Amino acid sequence: MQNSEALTLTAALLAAAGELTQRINEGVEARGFEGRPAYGFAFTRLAPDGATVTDLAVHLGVTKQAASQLVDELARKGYVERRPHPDDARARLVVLTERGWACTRAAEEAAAEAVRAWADLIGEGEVRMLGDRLLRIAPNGPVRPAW
Amino acid sequence: MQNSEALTLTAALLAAAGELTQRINEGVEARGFEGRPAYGFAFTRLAPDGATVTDLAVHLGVTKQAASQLVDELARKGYVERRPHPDDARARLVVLTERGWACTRAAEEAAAEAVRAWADLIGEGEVRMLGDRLLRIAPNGPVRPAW
DNA sequence: TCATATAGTCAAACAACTTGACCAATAAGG
DNA sequence: CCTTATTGGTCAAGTTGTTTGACTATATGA
Repeated sequence: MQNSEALTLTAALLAAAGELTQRINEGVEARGFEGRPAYGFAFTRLAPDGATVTDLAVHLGVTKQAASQLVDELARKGYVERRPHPDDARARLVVLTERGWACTRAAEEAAAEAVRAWADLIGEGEVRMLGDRLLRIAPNGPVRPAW
Repeated sequence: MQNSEALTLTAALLAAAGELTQRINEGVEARGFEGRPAYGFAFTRLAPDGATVTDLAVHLGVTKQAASQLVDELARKGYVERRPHPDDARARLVVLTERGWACTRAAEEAAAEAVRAWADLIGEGEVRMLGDRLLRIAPNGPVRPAW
């Protein structure tokens, strides 16, 4: 493989990821929720049973302070609640509210819609394969801003 | 396709893109250049004939003020030079210096190295196909931070 | 030639993140 | 059990990369 191809691949990855994230965010807002793209990825970690701030920080690839601030924001907007952790009195369990669940569903719908546009371009099977390969490459790496 | 699969795909895309960008940056630094990931993508637009600040802004998906600041930074570190534009007295052509070319080559090497690790995981053919599909999806969309 | 658009920069404001300091609850070792 | 180290979380301050707004200089077009 030529050297410059690798950079082209990276650029394509970033462009695709950026486009998708932006569309999801637009879709979520169109469904009546205000937010930023990070919300959706936070929600996937909070559902179904909640998570601690530290869990969230690892999932998002940021410091726990940053994760804590995000939770503040989500709580202020009514998407999540901090509850005492059943097993550990230091920790607090962050769980989705009813509105948080609704927003999660909206994000999933918006994502499905955006991906459907890709299926129209390269075919559903190809999209599925894309996802499969990507999952094998970066199984559960942190979901964080790309540069 | 199930709704939640689409969010999973997005997360995988982001994780993969993030990992790749980070590795490239580390590789570039290991080769003796200081910088941040955006540099490499700026370079791909500046090579081979240079570009204006506005071109760069479009390529990176940021405002031209942000692009201008990036160019300041790159110039201060000796990677690029601002030269008068041959055809338009308002514009200035940003071109790579010799050191800028060296850094570009380093970025390409680092990228090739990072992608090679992927080829070991899923096979070179699969990686090539991945790149092909992604290019069809997001042909020349802006390369910008993903969330 | 006069209005309008475009290329670029300066400056200030802002958003998301980090680093550092700290407290409370737990876990580990004698 | 005490003591010490570790872990979960927050508060506060600082940093970074970005945007918005204002402005100048050149180009374009009726």
